[in-house]
Amino acid sequence: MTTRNPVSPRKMPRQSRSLAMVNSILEASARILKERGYEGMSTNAVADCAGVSVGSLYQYFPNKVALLAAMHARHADQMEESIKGVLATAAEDMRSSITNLVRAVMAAHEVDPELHRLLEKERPFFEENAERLGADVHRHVCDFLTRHSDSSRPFNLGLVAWITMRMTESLVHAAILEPPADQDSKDVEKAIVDAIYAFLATSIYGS
Amino acid sequence: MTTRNPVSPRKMPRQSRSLAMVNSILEASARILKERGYEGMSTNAVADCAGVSVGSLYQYFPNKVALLAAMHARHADQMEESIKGVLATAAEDMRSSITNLVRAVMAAHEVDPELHRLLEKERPFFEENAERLGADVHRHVCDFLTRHSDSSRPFNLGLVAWITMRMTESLVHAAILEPPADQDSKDVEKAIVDAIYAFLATSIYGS
Amino acid sequence: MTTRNPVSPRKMPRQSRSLAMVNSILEASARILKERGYEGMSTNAVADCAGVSVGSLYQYFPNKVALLAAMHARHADQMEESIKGVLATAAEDMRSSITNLVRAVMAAHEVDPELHRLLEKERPFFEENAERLGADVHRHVCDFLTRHSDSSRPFNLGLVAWITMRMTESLVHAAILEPPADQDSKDVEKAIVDAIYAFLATSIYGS
Amino acid sequence: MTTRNPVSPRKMPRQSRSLAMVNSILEASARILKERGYEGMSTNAVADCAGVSVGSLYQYFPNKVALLAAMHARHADQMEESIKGVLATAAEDMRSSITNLVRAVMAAHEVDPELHRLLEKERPFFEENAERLGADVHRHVCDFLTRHSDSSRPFNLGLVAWITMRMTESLVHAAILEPPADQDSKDVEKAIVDAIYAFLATSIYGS
DNA sequence: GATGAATGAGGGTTCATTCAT
DNA sequence: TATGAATGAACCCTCATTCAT
Repeated sequence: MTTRNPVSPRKMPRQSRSLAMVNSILEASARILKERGYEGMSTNAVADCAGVSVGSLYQYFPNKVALLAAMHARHADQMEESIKGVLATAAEDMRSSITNLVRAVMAAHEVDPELHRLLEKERPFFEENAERLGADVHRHVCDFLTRHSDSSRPFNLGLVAWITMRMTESLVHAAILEPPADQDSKDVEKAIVDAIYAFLATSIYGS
Repeated sequence: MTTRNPVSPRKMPRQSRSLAMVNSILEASARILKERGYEGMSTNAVADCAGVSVGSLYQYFPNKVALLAAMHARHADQMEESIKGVLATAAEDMRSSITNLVRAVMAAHEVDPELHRLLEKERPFFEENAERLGADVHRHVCDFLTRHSDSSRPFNLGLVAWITMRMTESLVHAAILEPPADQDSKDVEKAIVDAIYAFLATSIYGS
Repeated sequence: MTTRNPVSPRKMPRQSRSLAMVNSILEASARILKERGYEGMSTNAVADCAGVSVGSLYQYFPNKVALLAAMHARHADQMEESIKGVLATAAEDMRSSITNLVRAVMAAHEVDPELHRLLEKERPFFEENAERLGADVHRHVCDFLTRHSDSSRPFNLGLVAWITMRMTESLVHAAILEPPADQDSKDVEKAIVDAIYAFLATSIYGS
Repeated sequence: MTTRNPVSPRKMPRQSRSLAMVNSILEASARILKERGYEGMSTNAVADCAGVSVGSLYQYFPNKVALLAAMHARHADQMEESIKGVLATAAEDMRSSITNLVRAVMAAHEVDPELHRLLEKERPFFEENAERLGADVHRHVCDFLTRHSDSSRPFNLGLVAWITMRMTESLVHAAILEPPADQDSKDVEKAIVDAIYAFLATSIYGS
C-alpha cells in the first residue's frame, strides 16, 4: 500500500457541489472546534453540523487531521488576503511601513481570533507556514529592510528579519487574544510599532 | 459529596513511598506527553510507564487533567528555581539587567524545552501563571522599570511592562523551540536583548 | 444539546434490519439478565450475545438503563397481549370474572416468569406501569366492581379495587415464582380465586 | 481450598470491640445502601462511612454479598423482635388474632421501611427466611388455624396458611411502601384484615 | 488485630473509520 | 456519488479485594 500523505485533501474539487460541501464541512469544523475544542471535535459531529453524512466527509478528507490541516490552509489564505489588502497601501518612511505591517498582521488575526488561537495551539503559525504565508511575509520584510538600510552599516539581515517577524506575530497575537488590562487598543498598537521601530532603528541605523 | 476541585491532586503525600510514586507518575506523564501528545496520553499508558497500576494513579490524581495541572505546577516550580538562580546575579546597568532577565527566562525554558512547549500548548504560560511565576516576573519588571526610569519623563508603566514581558517570553520561546536557521545562539540571545533594550530605552528615556 | 430522556430508546426503528437488531439486543439482554443479574449484565456482553457490536447497541439505546426500560416496555406489551386474550372471554357471574382475572394475570406472568421476576425486582410492576398496563387493569377492576355491586350497599371503591389488584398480583406472582410446596397448581389457582372472591363478597355484598 | 460459604460472616465475635465494629459496619452499609442503592454501595464507601478501614471490614465479612446477608439477618432479627412484641398480646377470637398478625407484620415493616424494601428487592423475604423468621410465623399461623378450625370441616392447611402469609406480607408491604392514594391508613389496615378474615372464614368455616 | 496503599480486571461509553446500499 | 448504519479498539475511571506494615 502506498504511503499516503495523511493531511492533504483527497481531491481538489472543481465541481460546485463538491466545493460547497468542502466549504460547509470546514465551516462546521471551525464551529465545532471553537465550541468544543479539538478533543471534542468528532468527525460525526462535524458531519452532522455540516448537514452532510460522515461518508461524504471522508470522501474529501482522509482523516480527522486532514480537517485541521485544511482549516489551517484556509485560514492562512484568508490571512494572506487580509494582509495583502493592508500591504497594498504604499508607505513613505520606515515607521509607516511598520505600522502597515502591524496592521496587516492585526487584520489577519482579527479574521477569526478564537479560531486562530485554536489553530495556532495545535500547530504554531510559523512552523508549517514558513513555506507559504511565512515566506511571503519574510520576503517582504527582507526587501523592506534592505530598502531602508544604510549600506555603509552592515547587519545580520536574517536575524533582524527573524526577530522582526517574531515580535510582530507574537505581540499582535497577545494583543488580540490576551490584551493587557486597562489599556486602549490604539495605545497597544502604537506600543507594538514603537517596539519594532526601536529595534530596527538601532539595528540598522545604529542610532 | 463535595464538589471537588477537578485538578488539584488528591493527596499531598509527605511519605517517601507516596512521593516516589507521584514523582514517577509525573515523569511518566511527561514522557508519554512528549511521545504521543495529550490526546495520546492515556492514563493506563502513564500508569504502565510509571510501573504503577491505574488504580494507584487515581489514588493521587482525581482525573487525567489533574496530571496536566500537576505537570504545569511542577514545571513552574522548576522554572522559578531556574529563574531565581540567574536573577540572584545583581546587575549594574539596565542592559545587564535585561541580559539577566533574558538569560533567566532562557534558563527556565531550557529545563525541558519540548515539555515546556507542550504544556504551553495546552495552557498558555501567562494565562494561569499570572498569579504564580508570572506575578514574580511582572513585579520584578515593574520594579526594574521604575528603578531605571527618569522621573522627569512619564510613561505608561503597565503597558511597557506588558510589552517587555511578552517580547521576552515569546522571543525566548521561539529562539529555543524554533530557532532561526544558520544563526549562532549567542547572537540570537544578543539580538533579543538588543530588541528589548531598544524598546525600553526609547520608551523610558526617549532617546 | 438537549437534555435527553435517559431511558427512551434512541430511535424507533421501522426498518426491518434495525428492528431485527433491536430485537436481538433485547433478547440478548433478557438472556444475560437472567444468567447474571443486572449487575453482571454488561453492555459488551449483551452486544456480544446479540451478535452485534457495542457501538450498534449504543446506536439504539443511549445507555444501560435504557435496555432495562425497553425490556420493561416490551414485557408489559407482551403481558398486555396475554391479558387481553384471557379477558376476551366474557364472564357471567362475579366468580367467573375473578377466575378470568386471575388467569389473565397468571398468563401474563407465565410469559417469562424468571424475566418477569428480575424486571419486577429492578422496578416494581405497579410503580411505573400504573399509567400503562396498570391503568387498564385498574379500570377493568373498577368497572367490574361497579357492575357487580349492589347499589344499596355503599363501599370504598378505590380501596377495594386496590386490595383486589394487590392480592391478585402478589398471589399470582408468588404462586408462579415461589409456589407452596406439595400443592397442585390448580388448587393454588382456586385458592387465590377463593381469597379474592371472599374479600369481594364481604366487601360488596356484606355476606 | 475449602469451598467456603460465601455469605456467612467470618466470625461471630464475642469481643465488645469487634461487636462494635460489626455494628458500625452494618449500620454504615444500611445507610449507604439507602443512599446509593446496591450498585453504588462500595465496600470502601461502607468502610469509610463506618470509620473503619477496608481491611477491617474484610476481617469480618468475606465479601460484599456477606454484607447484604448480614443486613438481611440483622433486619430479620429486628423484625422478629418487633413481631414478638405484638404477638405477645393474646387474642380472644380469630378476627383479633388476624388484626394482631397484621399489626405485627406492619410493625416489622415499619422498623425501617426503605431498608426493608431494598433488602427485599435484593432477596425476597420469604425465600431465604422460610427457615428463620418465616418458619416462626408459619408455625404460628398453622397453630392458629388449627386452633380455630372446626374439625368437622377439613381443609388444606398448608395451602390456606400459605395464602394467609402471602396476603399478609404483600398487602402490608404494599400498604407501607406504595399505599393507595387518598386512603386513611387505618382504613387500609382494616381492609387488609377484612380480606384475610374473609378468606379464612370461608376456607375454614365455609360460611 | 488493624490499617489503607496498591492492585488491575472490567465497566460503560465514545468515535474515527468503513462499506453495503 | 452520497449515505449512515455498523464496527470495535480504546478511553477514562471504579471498586472488590489483598497484603505488607
